[in-house]
Amino acid sequence: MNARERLVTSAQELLWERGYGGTSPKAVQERAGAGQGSMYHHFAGKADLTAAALERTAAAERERAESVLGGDGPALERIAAYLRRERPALRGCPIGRHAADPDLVADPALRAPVEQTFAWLRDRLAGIVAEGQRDGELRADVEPAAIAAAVVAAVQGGYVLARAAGAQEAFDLAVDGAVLLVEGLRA
Amino acid sequence: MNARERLVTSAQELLWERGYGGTSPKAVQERAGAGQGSMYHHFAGKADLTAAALERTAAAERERAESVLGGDGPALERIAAYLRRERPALRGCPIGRHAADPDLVADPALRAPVEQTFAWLRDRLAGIVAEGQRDGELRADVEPAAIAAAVVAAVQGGYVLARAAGAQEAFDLAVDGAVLLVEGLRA
DNA sequence: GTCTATATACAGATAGAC
DNA sequence: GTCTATCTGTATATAGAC
Repeated sequence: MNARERLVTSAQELLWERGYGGTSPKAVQERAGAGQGSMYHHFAGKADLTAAALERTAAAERERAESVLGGDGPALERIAAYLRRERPALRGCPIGRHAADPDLVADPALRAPVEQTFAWLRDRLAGIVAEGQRDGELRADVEPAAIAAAVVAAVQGGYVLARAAGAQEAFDLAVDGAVLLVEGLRA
Repeated sequence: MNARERLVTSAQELLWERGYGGTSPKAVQERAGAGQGSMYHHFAGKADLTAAALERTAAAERERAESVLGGDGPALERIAAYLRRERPALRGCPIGRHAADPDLVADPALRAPVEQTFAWLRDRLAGIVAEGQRDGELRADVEPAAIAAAVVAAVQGGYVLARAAGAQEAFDLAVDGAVLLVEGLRA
C-alpha cells in the first residue's frame, strides 16, 4: 500500500477512535508511517485528508447496511436484521459520532458524507416500510419516513447510551426495545 | 454572581457548544470575565471545572425531564410528552453529546454525570411503562427496560440525525416515528 | 514524493507578586 | 482571590533541499 492509501486508512481509524477535533495530522502520519512532507504533498491539509477518509468510511457503511437490507424477506425481518446487526457499540458509530463535532458539522465538505449516509439510510428503510405496507404485512396508517428516522435514531442513540454507561448492554437493550416496537407495526 | 459561579456557567455553555476537547480553559475564562489565576484558584484544572459544570447541567436536565414525566396522566401520554418536549436539536444534547468524547468517557469523574443522567432517565421511563402495564393501558408482553432504552435512544439519535442533516426537521421526524411506534403498545 | 527545518499560535498549567 | 509572567508541549502548517 502506498503512502497516500496508508494515510487515508490511518485517518479513517483515528477519526473513528478520536473524532475530527481529536485527530492531529501528526498522529495520522505516525500511524501511516509517513512524514509531514508526504502528507502535505498528497493532501492540502487536515480537512482535505479528513474528507477523503470520511467518504471512504461512508461508502463502506452504506455497503454494510445494504448487505443486511437488500434481502428479499419480509419487511419486518429486514428492519430487525438492520437493528440487530452486530456493532461494537463502545467504539461508537464511525459516521454518526461526527455529528457531535461543531467544526466538522460547520464545514460542508466534511458534513456531506455524514449527511448523505443518513439520507440514504433513512430513504432505504422508508422504502422497505412502504413495501411492507403495500404487501399488507404492515399497518398502512403510519408514515414510512417517520418510522425509518426513528429506527436509525434508535441505533444512533444506542451508541450514545452504551458509551455513557460504559457497557455494550445498553446498546443491546435499546435495540431490543426498538425491535419490540417495530413488531407492533404488524398489520 | 461571583467568579466561581461565572466560571461554572461559562463552562456549561461552552461544553454544550464545543464539547470537552473543544473547550479550552482560556475560552472559559474569557467568557466568564475571569483571569487564569482566578480559575486555577477555584478549580484544580480543566477536568475539575468540567466536572462541576457537567454535574450542574445533569441536575438541570433531570429536572426538566421530571417536569414532563411527573404528571399523573396515562403512561402513553407522559412518554409522548417526553418525546415531544421542545428541543433545539441543532445544538445537540447538553449531556448526550459528551458520549462521543473519548477523553471525557475515559475519565470516571467526567463520565459519571453523563452515565447517571441516562441511568435515571431510563429507570424513570421504565417505571412509567411498567405502571401502564399494571393499569392495563399497555401490552404486558414487552420488557419495560427495553422500551425505555429505545425511547431515550430515539431522542439521542434524533439529535444525531438533525445535526447530520443540518435541519431540526430530522429530529422532529424521528420523534414522530417514535411516538407512532410507542402508540403500538396500547393494549 | 519524501525529508528536515522552521514558524506561529494555542493548550494547559505553574510561580510568585499584590 | 486575582493578576501577570513564564514554561513546556502540541497543532497545523510552510519552505526548500534531495
